[in-house]
Amino acid sequence: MKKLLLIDGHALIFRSYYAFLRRPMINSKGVDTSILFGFTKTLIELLIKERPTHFAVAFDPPAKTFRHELYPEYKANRSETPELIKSALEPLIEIMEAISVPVIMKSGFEADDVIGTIATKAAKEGFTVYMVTPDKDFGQLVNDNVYQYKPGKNGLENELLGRDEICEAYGIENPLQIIDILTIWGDASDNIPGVRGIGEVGSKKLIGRYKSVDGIYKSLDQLPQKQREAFEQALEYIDLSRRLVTIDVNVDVEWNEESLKLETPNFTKIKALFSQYEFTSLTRTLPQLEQLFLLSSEGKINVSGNLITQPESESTTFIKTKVVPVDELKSIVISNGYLSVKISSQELILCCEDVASIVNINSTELRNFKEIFEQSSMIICGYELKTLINILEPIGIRIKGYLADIELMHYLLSPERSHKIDILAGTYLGVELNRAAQEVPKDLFSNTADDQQMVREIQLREVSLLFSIYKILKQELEKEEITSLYNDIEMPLITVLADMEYEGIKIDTAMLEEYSRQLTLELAGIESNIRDMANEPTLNVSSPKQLGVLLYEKLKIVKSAKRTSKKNYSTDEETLAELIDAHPVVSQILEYRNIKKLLSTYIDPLPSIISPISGKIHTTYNQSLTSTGRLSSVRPNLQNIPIRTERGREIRKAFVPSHKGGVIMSADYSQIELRLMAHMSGDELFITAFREGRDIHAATASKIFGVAEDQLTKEQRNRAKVANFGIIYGISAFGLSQRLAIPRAESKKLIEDYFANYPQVERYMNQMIEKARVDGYVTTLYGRKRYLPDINSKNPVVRGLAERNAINAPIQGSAADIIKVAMVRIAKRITDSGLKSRMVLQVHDELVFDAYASEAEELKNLVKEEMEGVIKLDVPLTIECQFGLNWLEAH
DNA sequence: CAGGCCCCCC
DNA sequence: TTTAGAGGGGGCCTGA
Repeated sequence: MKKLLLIDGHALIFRSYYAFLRRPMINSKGVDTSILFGFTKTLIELLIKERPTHFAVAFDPPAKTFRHELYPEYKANRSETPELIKSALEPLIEIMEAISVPVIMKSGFEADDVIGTIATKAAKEGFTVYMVTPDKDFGQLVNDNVYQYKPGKNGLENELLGRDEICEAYGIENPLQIIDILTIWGDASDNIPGVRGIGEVGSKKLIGRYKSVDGIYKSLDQLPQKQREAFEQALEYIDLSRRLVTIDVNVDVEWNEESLKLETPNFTKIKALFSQYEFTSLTRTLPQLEQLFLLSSEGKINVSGNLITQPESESTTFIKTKVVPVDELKSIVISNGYLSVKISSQELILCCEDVASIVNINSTELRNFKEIFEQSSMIICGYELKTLINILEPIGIRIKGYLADIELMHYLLSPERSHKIDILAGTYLGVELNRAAQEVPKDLFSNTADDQQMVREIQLREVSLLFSIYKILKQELEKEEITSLYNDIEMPLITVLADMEYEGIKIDTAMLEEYSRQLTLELAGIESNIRDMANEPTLNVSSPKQLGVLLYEKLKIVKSAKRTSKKNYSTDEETLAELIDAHPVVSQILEYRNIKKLLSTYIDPLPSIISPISGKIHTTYNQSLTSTGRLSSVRPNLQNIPIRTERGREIRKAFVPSHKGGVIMSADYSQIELRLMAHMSGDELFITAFREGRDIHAATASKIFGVAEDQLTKEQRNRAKVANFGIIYGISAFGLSQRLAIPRAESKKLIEDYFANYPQVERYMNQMIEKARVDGYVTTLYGRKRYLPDINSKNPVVRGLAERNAINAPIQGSAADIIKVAMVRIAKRITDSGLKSRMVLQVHDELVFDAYASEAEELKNLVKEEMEGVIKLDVPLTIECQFGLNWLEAH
């Protein structure tokens, strides 16, 4: 069967552009590859899925003004094509050439006309035609062999639309009526000033009623006045608009079946390009594509055991790392002064220069390296060294050497990019490590000797590169003047965090189990209530999808339902809270959600994650993840244990001292981010308020509302508080009005009054944005950088986000720096003074200690001294410190 | 298994 | 493309 796949290139480019608008893909070279990736992914997926015999992609001609040339009366000034889209075109064509896809670009014709013509001709020749185009274009192709892919958010959904489906979707009888709908709604409506407001739904309704645009004009007197006026005004443009949206299926393109035939792609070239753009996930799909062509191209690609044995041009030759006995390695390590380490499941691969040893984690051999790890001049080079520390500590090895953690170093250089070894090897050494990885069969656990050998070689290759990468990163840190950020803060923190993870925190299991029983009962009651009210005995209350259908379709509790970004019904707390009076089931749903969250996220998982060895919970901190410099915590996340609500707060009672008679101590910075804002902006009023130890939100309220502090209402103080936080996050009138549930104008006034009283704050915010524009990044007090490439984006949404980041990152990041310094110093003081109390948790501005009562005073003084004394600011840094028998009491 | 959604923290 | 619109995180659940 002959199968033709046709793509409207510009439509697909735009779809890829929008799909990645919020989370663009930036590769390690800082290039935005969103469009390239989205486009290429769709191409490959379609090839694999549909296995077309023929294929073509059409693009509009490059000139952006071509429409004006084609249609003299065309006046619309469409928004300019984003730079990103323009710059994507050339590399795209290169990729398509590698895949051997014919590209058609015909001067004087739009891509959809070209495609429409080819589709029509192909259908006549007995082809089945699948098309990727905007759906509105397609009803016009009146042929049963033509199908269109239904566009999804991130690509193409499985559904294929034929003629009938299109009619159904538009509620029309004849697909040609689409032209009429588009005439008053589609892109061309840019050109019809009067009708723009009617929109797609309006045009569907009108066409449904009057059958055609002509029908509407014949019945103008039946229309409401506004619409009638719009149509009268639009009359002179209607003809042009119709021509613009009509697909011309008689374009003068040559129909040559042979030229559209799909050739064997140049896989070597594709791989090189994918590697260049860092499309690792796409590379993994290539073997499937190769299989497809294997059938038709004899012997060209030889697949055996999934490995491609076709010779590749090897750009870099490797010195093979030799595996040697540990003693041999040791002497080389000692004479070179460094040791590279790779941690894999149960073993360490230790390496220096061109030799390596493989040591089981539980073996005595590892202990042989004690003297090396504990030599203070030794450089220990590797990845995720915190894991290494956690392996070595239990067997009595304490690293004293220099920790050259490549992941962490690169994080400081570029917090938002990937720190994966293959990417770094490519960026800094020009070595294509991942090519080797591609050659590994998918199933890494397959047991053939060959596979194991291959895996081993990749690991050896990797570990042998670590030290070279380190040397480059070291220079880079020096160049960026953040060596001290690494040496004095992040590096010592590795050990501190490892110790905190290893120490863990004790959990009162019995208390949690009792609480679980109680809440589970309560939950079951609420669940059956909801099911009764809904009259749906099998309703899954945890399914937002089912809830949406229930609330908005069955109970119809509101006229127009709010939707999520994926166009589903929204059932989030905020939405439901507004509907609480609409139906009694709503409050029950909220109650259900509340309890379910506590049970499934905290209460039930916590006991199960207790280590059988220590009887405690050991979280894992990620030190190289957030873009601002904060830590994050996983398995479990101990940085989001509830505190605000009464029911949630109970959970904190389960966090208890690890020994009898002990206490939990919690120390948290008071208003650290606002203090930093005061300091960094240098705003005198702000600084004075903090120096005088005033209630900062009340002080703010007093200023912006012009009321004495003791005359303030609660509401006024709260508004000031929300405004203060808004300032830190990079405020917008819209956001503030939402937060405070006040009209936009009022929030705008609030912001104006705010800046009138704190002019330096406003100046600071503008300075940060300006710095980001000029330098491309902003920095914290300790020099940590955040790059903001989107700061000059033409897309106002994207740019706005970058601007808010420019304001927030220095503040949030400086706060993160400060507490990190405090942690390093506190850990040292605790060790030096021989205290038995331990620092166990960090929650961004709070430190939690598992303390001995006898040490409480000393610990408190020490912690206070270090936390408050980290840095001298124009405002005092103060902490609040409390003790308790559990974390709740201590807070 | 990933993506969508939701909600907990600072 | 037609929503969301204050910063930074993580985890559960559904539905394929």
